[in-house]
Amino acid sequence: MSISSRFAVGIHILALIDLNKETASSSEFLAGSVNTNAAVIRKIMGMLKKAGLIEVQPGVAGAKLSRELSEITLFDIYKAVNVVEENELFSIHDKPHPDCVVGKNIQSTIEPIFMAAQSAMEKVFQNLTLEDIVKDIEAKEHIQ
Amino acid sequence: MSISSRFAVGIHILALIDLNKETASSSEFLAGSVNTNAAVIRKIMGMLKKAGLIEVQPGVAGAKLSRELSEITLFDIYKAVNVVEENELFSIHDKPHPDCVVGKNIQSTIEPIFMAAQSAMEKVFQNLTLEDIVKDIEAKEHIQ
DNA sequence: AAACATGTAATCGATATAGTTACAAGATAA
DNA sequence: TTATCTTGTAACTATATCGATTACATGTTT
Repeated sequence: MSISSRFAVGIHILALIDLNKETASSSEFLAGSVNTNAAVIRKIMGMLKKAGLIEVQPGVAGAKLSRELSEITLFDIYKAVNVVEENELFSIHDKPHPDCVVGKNIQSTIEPIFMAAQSAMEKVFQNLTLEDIVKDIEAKEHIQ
Repeated sequence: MSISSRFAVGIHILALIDLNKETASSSEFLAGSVNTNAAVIRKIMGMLKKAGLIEVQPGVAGAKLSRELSEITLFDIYKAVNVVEENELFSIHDKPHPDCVVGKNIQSTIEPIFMAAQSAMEKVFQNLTLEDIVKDIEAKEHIQ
């Protein structure tokens, strides 16, 4: 099991749109950097657009960020690309036997724990923004 | 995307083995409570056995816990049933373009963040034991 | 020997991912 | 207007994983 790379690609795309803001970032250009097909990029861009993170126009090359780098958290991207549903990171088996002490109670016992685990994971993304990503990339560039 | 219910089933099985310890818990019996096929249960029991959490013998009905309830964390079960690989909860796209500022650096920038998110999630399970689960189930029983 | 249990392999349907091709519809420049 | 480029989508493919199911070899007990 593994969470879709759409999330990583989404971060990649947004960071590149910003760092390349003097030029138009077409889906073809972005696809070259990500190393995938332009249609894949357009699908992800559609999700980012729907979430209000970028502005794109049919027929017009390029996309631009809707907000400041510091106003876009990784959690915003995470939600936008729809890689994990709300409170459904972990799946629980269906219809355990209701006449069994464990079967009867296991779901309500486990659910809040799974929710807490998912929340702990998501909190990490809530506390990071695209600005952190871009600054880290820029810092690495200056070293070399 | 969703993490396999093997984890939830593993917790269910272990809790039930404990609460039913005066009787032998065969795979057939456990399957009835979980509401699945006995072969599915046997496969998961094999994983729990390999991880040293239970003792089972070919041909002999029933399984018993290898350790005290309080000595088995949910993280032990999580690792045993192999639902998420080490540092691979999130996947990162392969071979981003090395001549691009973002493509060159994105992987090393994102990786530690993804690892931190996964760790935060797993820490929740490290801090809970089967004893917590069993006590919660018993508490629910006493209310009704 | 008969009955019952575990261990495990093979198969199936369902679902998700990532890639690919194709094309309609919008925008722009000559 | 026409040609060209771009986005937005749909359709199809290969691949992978999950959970269920069947089947059977192997071990245990009476």
